[in-house]
Amino acid sequence: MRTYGEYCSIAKALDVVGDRWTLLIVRELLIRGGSRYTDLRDGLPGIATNLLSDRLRELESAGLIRREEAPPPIATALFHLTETGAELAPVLDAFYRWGLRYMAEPPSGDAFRGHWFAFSIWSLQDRDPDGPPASVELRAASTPVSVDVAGGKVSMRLGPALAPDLVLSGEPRLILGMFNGFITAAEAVDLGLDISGDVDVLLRILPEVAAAT
Amino acid sequence: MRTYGEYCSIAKALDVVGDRWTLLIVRELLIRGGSRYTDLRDGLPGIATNLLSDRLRELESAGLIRREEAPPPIATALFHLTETGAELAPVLDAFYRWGLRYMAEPPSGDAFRGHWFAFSIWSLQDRDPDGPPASVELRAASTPVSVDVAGGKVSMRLGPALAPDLVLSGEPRLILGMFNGFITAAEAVDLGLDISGDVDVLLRILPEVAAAT
DNA sequence: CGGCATCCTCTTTGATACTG
DNA sequence: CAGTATCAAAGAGGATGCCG
Repeated sequence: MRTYGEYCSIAKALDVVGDRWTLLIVRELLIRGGSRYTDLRDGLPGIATNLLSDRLRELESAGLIRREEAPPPIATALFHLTETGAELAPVLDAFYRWGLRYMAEPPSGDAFRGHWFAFSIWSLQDRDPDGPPASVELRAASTPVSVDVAGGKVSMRLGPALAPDLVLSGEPRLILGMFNGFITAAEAVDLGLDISGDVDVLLRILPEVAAAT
Repeated sequence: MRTYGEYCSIAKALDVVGDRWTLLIVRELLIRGGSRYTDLRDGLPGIATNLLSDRLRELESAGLIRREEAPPPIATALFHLTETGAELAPVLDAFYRWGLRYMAEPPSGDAFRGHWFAFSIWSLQDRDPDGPPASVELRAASTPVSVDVAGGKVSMRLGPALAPDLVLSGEPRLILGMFNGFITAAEAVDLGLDISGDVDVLLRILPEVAAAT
């Protein structure tokens, strides 16, 4: 990206991460942690492969990511965020919150990946910190993700849960709407969300407005 | 901007404001409030005039700004942020904080405008809320800005102060460095900042680390 | 298969000139 | 003042080829 040539902190930030795709690459690395090239490509549907490699090189020379040649068992290099790169989290979080307003209408032909639930999940809290650990599986995309609830915290991992106490399956917007307090769990079920297992685990992590019966 | 086609809040936000110059236009409107076309052009050195008019039209149709034909005394239309547009403030603030790391090196040929101090000023606080109102003028660009300190709050206006208690003049990076606690007031003076007037007003608003003697 | 590099086309940007 | 018109240059997108 051509520099704006302005002595302004915002313009300087945009000089570094204002290019198309750049912040979405950071999103992927924040959610996934160390990632292979093909993981990134899969998490960025629509990116041209040459652009991905261009951006990775630019991000590396800007000091936002680090390329690590993995030891022999793994045949491939992993891309990691540096400290500087990871400090973009508040920027992505602000975008996430502002962009929620555009998530209401059902996606028409939009791509979806289960791990994109991450920012929603990071804003949840376990309202029963002394309760037993619990596990939830979300099935809204071809690849499920699992949510761990324990000790007041809610976290996310890629892939299916081993022994989920609760499984949610249905449209992404229903799960998202519930997690963000736009619709209640009951409304989500009416609209087609399938909930099977221990519903209390769900009520434990939903914002109060969405947990209302 | 071509849509990313992803059902992800961050991607949706970037669909709307990810284009080059767009967020800087929002910056100008956040700082200045209602602005004329030429005010915007002056606050965005380097923008091509056709791009500014393109972006303004796009932002209007996206519902982020409103064009108001001003009543007869003013001969021209004013551009305002809508509620949706103003809610981008946390995004700009996050960029502002992240971008500060690139403000340390002295600008080489970068343009500067006094009102770009706004985000720094908004993060200051008046540490003597019961003290008398005070006024500071900053002269670091061709057009000065004035800072009002009163009742625990620090605010900024465009243009010179009427009867400043204190005047700071010198390089933008010295004022910025002080306001952000990277250098002390004493160090800023050593490095060439000129302080004239009531220094106590300065110590009242600087972060504690920068106010150390 | 992972990780690019190349080639080509199309769109966006930037610089400048011009107009109501 | 507040834009529109024009045109060259840069960047994005898509297809394909290469190499360990």
